[in-house]
Amino acid sequence: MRIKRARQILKAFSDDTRLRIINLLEKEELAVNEICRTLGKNQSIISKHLTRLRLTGIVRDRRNGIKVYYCMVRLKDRHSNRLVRSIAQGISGMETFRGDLKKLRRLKKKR
Amino acid sequence: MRIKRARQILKAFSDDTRLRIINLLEKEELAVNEICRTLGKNQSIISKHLTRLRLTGIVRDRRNGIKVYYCMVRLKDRHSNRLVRSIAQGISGMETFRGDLKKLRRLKKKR
DNA sequence: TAACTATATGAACATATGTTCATACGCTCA
DNA sequence: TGAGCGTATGAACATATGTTCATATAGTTA
Repeated sequence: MRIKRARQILKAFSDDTRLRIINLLEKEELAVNEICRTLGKNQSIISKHLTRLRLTGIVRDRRNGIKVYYCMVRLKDRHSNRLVRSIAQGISGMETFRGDLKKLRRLKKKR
Repeated sequence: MRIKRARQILKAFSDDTRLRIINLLEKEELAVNEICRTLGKNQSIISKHLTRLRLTGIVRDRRNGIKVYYCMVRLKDRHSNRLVRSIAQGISGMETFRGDLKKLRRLKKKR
């Protein structure tokens, strides 16, 4: 891993919204739509953050009919993967993130 | 740990120069001066990055006569500390960082 | 005191980033 | 085909960030 790559990955995590998105995707694959509702943010900004995460290689997308689903990617480079994994672990267990997961479960039950 | 704190810590690491500074300070306490020479950057920018790291609580400074020495801080909050530790570990072993350590050793021998 | 070394900081600038609004695009179904 | 839903993206904007240059501050020594 080059230093540029490390910085790129760390920057990808350096934002509240992206951290919360990653927290959700750590659990399961989700449609853009579901992420918007869970975080209470408009579709535009969620989509842009997802695009950035995708370009950084942290998530990937999959279109299914009208919806686009995003999920975490297991990075090929061992160091990069370890970095991502340790950050994801490092932030888990924080209040905000547990709250988001709760809300996601509630929304899923409703439909 | 609050989400704001997590973002703050991650942002502190999201820069090449700061990553390289932290890599050096992981090994030992250093004067601003030594960091400048090792990284080949001017004093102003190194000082500013150090100030930022200090305000984030990741490093602390100690004045000894004319010089100011910086070193890593063990964060009190368990989650924060784990996050910092795992990032520091995650980036260790990268080429650029090993090169910096080599150069530091060379500079130290010279005096 | 003055001269010197080491460090911090203000001003200015270019660039990056996060956000909103509006709109384009892609797919499905009637 | 057209209507409607879900998603992506361009334009515009305010703010944050990284950098350089010049200067201020602080300690040391002659």
